[in-house]
Amino acid sequence: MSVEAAAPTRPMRADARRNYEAIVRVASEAFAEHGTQTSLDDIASRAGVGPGTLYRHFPNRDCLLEASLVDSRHRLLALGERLLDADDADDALDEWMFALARHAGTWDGLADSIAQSLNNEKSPLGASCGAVITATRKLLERATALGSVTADASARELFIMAGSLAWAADRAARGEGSGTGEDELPRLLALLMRGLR
Amino acid sequence: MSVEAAAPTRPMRADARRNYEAIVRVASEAFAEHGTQTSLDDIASRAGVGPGTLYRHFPNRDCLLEASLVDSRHRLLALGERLLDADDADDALDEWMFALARHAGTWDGLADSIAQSLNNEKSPLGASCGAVITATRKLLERATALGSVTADASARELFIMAGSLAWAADRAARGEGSGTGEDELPRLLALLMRGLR
DNA sequence: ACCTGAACACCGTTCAAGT
DNA sequence: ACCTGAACACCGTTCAAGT
Repeated sequence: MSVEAAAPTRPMRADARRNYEAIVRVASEAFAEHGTQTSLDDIASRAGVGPGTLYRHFPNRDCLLEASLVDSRHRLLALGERLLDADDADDALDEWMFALARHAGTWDGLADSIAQSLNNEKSPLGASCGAVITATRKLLERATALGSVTADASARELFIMAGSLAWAADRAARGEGSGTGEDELPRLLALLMRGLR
Repeated sequence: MSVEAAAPTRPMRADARRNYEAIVRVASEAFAEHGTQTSLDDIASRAGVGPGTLYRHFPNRDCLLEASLVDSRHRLLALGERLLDADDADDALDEWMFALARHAGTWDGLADSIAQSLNNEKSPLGASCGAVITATRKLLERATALGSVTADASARELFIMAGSLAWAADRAARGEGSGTGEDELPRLLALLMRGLR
């Protein structure tokens, strides 16, 4: 199917693998702490490697984001599989959209990074979203077949809207009053799903 | 009302005013071309001033964004006044939300800059949003009194959601297929308003 | 009072030199 | 094959020196 030959990827050298994993681990912490725009230089030094090593493994920021998200996306897709077997297709779609928004809201700025990457042919982050959008389409079609979802919206739009809601909930939650901002994602999502039906 | 004494702002020196205006004019072009994260250094040189002059007039990026938006916001608020006199409070709210989203979508990244500034006490951009949120509240209350808007959402949330939709429409429009991405804002907004009712 | 531009700290990215 | 860290270009921000 693919044009490029399947690279006979030999196992990584032990020190290379050690560095790779250290970088991903540190990156996840840094993204969680300072958002997706945190300094790559800083990640490299915190991982105990030179900037060149980071760039050798991850040619750009999107590659590092992608690598740091594989586990989370794997869990997300597994949930999608399970939801396809759920009795209530409506509830399943709700739950999926919620999980999708949570995924996009993992780190500050992630929803933006993902949405930007969607239009970028070169980005591995954007490419990896394909499977997630496909899962969204299946769940959407099941709910549409039930007749409860009437508004026409594509799976790609739902995917973007999930990110948009994560974005909005994050912004709405901060500095609301004196207290800690509450989680508004469920309410905003309910608003959207009401509009779909 | 305000604690700080009203500064007896004397008129600007002619050359200072000339520079101020040149910077704002160039900034608007640059923001339109490269988004709100464009280089301030570049704006300064394009305006024919040193970086120090730009920072003297606009201590940070938000100040420059704010100055570049005053005209647009003035027009927006004028529309808000007119809509308060409209016959149909529902239509008025729709039209307001559309204008709000368009405003937030003026430049790439503006919705994000605005939302970030909302939680930042120091930002003049965030401060200036107060009047817009107040206008949103009045229009929302009018529509709520009519009984058509049932979901409870605060004016602040609607303000953020307008930005969120501008964000989503912008991301959804790009690179959709081969053709030029179409404007999805009206549809996404209709979805939200349906959910509110 | 205002402007200028050198200067500083920082960041992304590359690459020649090492092992 | 992989790593290192110096090096480059760039950007935001400050400030001493000018007018």
